[in-house]
Amino acid sequence: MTSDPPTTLCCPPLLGAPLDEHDAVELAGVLKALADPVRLRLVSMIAAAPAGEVCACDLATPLGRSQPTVSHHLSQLVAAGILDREQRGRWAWFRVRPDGIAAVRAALAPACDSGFVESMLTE
Amino acid sequence: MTSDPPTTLCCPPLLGAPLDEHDAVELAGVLKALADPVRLRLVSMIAAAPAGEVCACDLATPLGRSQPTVSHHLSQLVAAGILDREQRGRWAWFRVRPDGIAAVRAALAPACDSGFVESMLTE
DNA sequence: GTCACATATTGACAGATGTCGATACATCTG
DNA sequence: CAGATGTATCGACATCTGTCAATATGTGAC
Repeated sequence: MTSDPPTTLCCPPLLGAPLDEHDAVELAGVLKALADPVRLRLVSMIAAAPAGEVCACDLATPLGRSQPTVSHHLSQLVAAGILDREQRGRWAWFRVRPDGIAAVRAALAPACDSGFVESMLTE
Repeated sequence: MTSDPPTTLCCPPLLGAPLDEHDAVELAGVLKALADPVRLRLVSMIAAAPAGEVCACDLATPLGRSQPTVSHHLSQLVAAGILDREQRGRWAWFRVRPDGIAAVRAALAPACDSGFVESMLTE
């Protein structure tokens, strides 16, 4: 579960048509990954970093959490397709996956503007 | 907790600047309210309804959950500012709050397009 | 190979969460 | 008023989740 292959992200339309059980579980999974203060701060710290990427070694201290805890949260974000992980020597670097958050926003879109996801991905 | 006054919604920018603890907790709260399959289906069912509103009495059966469970989830969605509740006689009607989901989308926006929230609220 | 160090995994635990049956509350009807 | 009915609350329970200390794994340096 920790190292799921970065699956293609789901984006069932939340508004406009009733979600079936399967789509609801899928979307809830991604939202669950975001619905934690520590993970939100991780994402925002990485997104705001100068080069768009951060070494895991720089994350635990400013968050005030233990190294295993941060590692655990990072794994969840990667599994949910929100972060990308790259091993460089003994350091692990993380960056925000461009299509990750966009897919969530698309799922939460006001019903009619589908197709804007592609524009997001090709930006 | 069940009947919080529909608070003004938060929308700290997730990308672009590191969230502080407070903003992260606030945003995580709204996301948590959405991060459940049953609640997502509730929102989508209400949003997709012909008149944009649904009686609570029509929700339990199609979801396959008990009446108390559905009532509990509806309360959470109202408390999070995602749904509006209106009592009509002995029936409770729910509709999706227009600024609710929009605020979440705004918080997840690609950093630079703030200010579009107002256009959403004044629509 | 051996050591140092960055990260992941394990085990354990407290607290939160989803669920339902039973029950209380509120509102309409007669 | 009493009865019926829609909804909320309560109590209980199993499961999930966030957390850390301890330990394992992996990687570069010597």
